[in-house]
Amino acid sequence: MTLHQINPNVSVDCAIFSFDQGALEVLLIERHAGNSEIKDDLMALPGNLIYEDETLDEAANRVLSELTGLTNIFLEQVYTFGNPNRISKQKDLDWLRAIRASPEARVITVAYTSLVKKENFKIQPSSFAKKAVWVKVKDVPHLAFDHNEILDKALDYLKHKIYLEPLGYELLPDKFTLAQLQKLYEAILEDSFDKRNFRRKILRTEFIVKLDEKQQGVAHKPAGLYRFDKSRFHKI
Amino acid sequence: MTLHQINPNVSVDCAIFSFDQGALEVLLIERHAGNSEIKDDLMALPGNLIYEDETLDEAANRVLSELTGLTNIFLEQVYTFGNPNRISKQKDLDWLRAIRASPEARVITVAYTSLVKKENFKIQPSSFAKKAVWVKVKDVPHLAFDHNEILDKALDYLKHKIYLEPLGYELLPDKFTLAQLQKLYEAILEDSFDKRNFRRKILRTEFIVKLDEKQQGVAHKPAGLYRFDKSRFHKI
DNA sequence: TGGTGTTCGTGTATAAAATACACTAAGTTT
DNA sequence: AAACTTAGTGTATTTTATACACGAACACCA
Repeated sequence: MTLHQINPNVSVDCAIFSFDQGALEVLLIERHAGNSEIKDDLMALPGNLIYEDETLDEAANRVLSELTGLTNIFLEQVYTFGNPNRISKQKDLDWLRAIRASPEARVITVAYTSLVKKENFKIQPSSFAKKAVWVKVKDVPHLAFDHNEILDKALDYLKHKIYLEPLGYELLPDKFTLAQLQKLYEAILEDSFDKRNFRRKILRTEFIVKLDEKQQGVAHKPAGLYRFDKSRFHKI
Repeated sequence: MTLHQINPNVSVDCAIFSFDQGALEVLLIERHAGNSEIKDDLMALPGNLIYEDETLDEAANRVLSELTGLTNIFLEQVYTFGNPNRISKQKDLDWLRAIRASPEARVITVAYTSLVKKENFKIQPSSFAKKAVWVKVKDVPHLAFDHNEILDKALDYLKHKIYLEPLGYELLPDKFTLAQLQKLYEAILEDSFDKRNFRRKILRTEFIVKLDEKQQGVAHKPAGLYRFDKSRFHKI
């Protein structure tokens, strides 16, 4: 393991989304300050300072991996937050004093986001993350630093992105029903749609192909299963 | 004049666009290193290190003002560039050694963009900008640092943004013809449109209102003049 | 002053996409 | 076998996109 020099002025934060039971979720960590006595009940987006010898994208991947165990995630940059007062809550200051070499440094943070199928990843918190948990976006509490603002920006980014490409590929299981897909769109866009029109529109893309298979074990008419065919994708 | 502490790790760069004679232009500076003997023929986007006590938005405004004289510009953040090797050309290294206290520092830069009517601003270069000039985007040469990449990203941002709001308001004179507006769209989107369809579509917005006035002094049928009515604007 | 050159301004037909709306079908449970 | 629950489908209407050609208005020049 090589030693890396830390850049005390620049961090990355990751807003990782997943979709479960019709609701959008985001990955948060409960931070803790090593062996110190800091009692800190704030949750946060996984994030940390960058190394001098890595790109921002690399930093985002490394930090996410170190704090949650998630690796090989395709992360996209969302926005950079640089208000000098973005670290001003007493709890945040106390926590930084406990864990950082330059706790008073002014830190600019670059926000990244990604979408994952949570069942494909085992969450393994390490470093200063006491644990990492999936939290429904609707239930996200008051977070550390300016992380609520960062989360909002990442959600805006998502809403925008779903117009450009079908995001379900990243968020749904390999086989899914059109009702699941519709719920995903409704969750991200915070809207609701007519079932017939949604199905017509989504099937027009030819990106979603029907399988010769049905849902099992549901107490009603089973829905047909579909899958994404990436090869048929072309920008909308 | 108060003294400000400089953050050696974070800079801002501004891609300021204007529109003239049917072509999109960008504001570039010819940098020079004070009294030093550095011969440097690279042009660059206006940009510099931030102060510790200002937000990124404030830094972008200050830097733009210091280097070009443009003030009170509404700047929007585009993207953040943080490749550790983004400063690797010999000319860039030489130039930084001549002007910076920590010329070897790894610098992350936050790109900003804006649109201006160039006739409303007098360009007054100062600081290390030898001069500031409008250059047609099609004619932009090889730039300092990774500024060509930054410019490309800003142009992408523009293309995207014109779908969300009618940008002509920022770029055209108060009174303009529909042909001018069409050329603006064509320049930004690098496409061309049917005149009748373009007019129908743009007038459907009710954001653009016809004046009881015509073009003067043209050697052909004079075009009617229009203006933007911001109050009628609603997101598309 | 009449002709030439140039850009302006307009309408219609067709195709594609968006929207609104309600009932039968296929399973499971009791 | 009846009740329950979600799946799956079609049509009519409006809106938007696209393709396409010619007379009108002005300046300029001979």
